[in-house]
Amino acid sequence: MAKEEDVGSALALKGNTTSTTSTKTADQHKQLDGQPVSVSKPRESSRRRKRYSRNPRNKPLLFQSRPPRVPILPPPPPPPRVFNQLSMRFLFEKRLQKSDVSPAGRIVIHKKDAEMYLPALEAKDGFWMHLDDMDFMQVWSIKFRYWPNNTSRMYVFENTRDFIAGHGLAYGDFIMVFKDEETGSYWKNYFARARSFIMAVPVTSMTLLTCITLLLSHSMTHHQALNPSTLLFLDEYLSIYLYIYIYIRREIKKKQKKRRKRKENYIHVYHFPVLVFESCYIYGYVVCSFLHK
DNA sequence: AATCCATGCAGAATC
DNA sequence: ATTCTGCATGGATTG
Repeated sequence: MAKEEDVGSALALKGNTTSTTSTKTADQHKQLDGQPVSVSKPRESSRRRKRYSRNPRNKPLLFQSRPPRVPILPPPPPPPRVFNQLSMRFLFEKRLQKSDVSPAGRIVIHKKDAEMYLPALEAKDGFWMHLDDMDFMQVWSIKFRYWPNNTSRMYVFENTRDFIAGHGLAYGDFIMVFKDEETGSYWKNYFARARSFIMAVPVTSMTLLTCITLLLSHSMTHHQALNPSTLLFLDEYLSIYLYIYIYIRREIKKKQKKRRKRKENYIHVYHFPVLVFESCYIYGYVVCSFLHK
């Protein structure tokens, strides 16, 4: 088993959820890069493209003036709302890349997530969303739009600078989007939450074992299927839950894929290993409806 | 091979 | 000169 760290170090993190997000040291970023926590393997940000001038053959033969710029002027947001945590449904998360936290103030949303969980866009200009912050009494006005890209689309959140700065987010942190299943409809019931990657760093076998024990014994999980939202709300006590959730999800997805190939019936309880570090596994179980979003 | 997406880049707008 | 905006590019990933 890997070296074990006391649970107290993880617990100590919870008090720092706001203060630690604003500044990150070089060492913290170094740790971040070495962690296997991200849902999918992040692209190497170090790759550089050769500088070159654009191919003049791409330019139109006739002069075409660009359409006039449309300034980003968000409509006034509604006041922050009190929301019921239990009716929140986790939609998707994005691990922030360097370009996502750059001064450009836009976050690329993965196409699959955008098309599955956000309203369909008729026009590329999209529309303004008012995302209630789940941790602060704040509403963020973010424009959800797309850019034509070859024959496809690239979805982006624009005007995210305040959100990024407000949460002190940096490369490797996460933005999560939720939807309130009970109230409102269309774009009026989306919520956002930011999480700093720094929370995930000190996860060790003992802290993770404690977390899973707590999770499985938690009153909410006795009668309901474990679902991501539940985990995310528990994370107010221990922010490591989010990352357990990521591990669990990865593991289950892998198994589902294998089962589909073998055309087996859907199984209702999984036993799965949660990979902590290379040499350390912890076992737990989860009900399959966990994945039903 | 096709698609995705991180980010580079040019031109327009603004300071 | 700097910032903003929309799109293009090409390495990484997926089928």
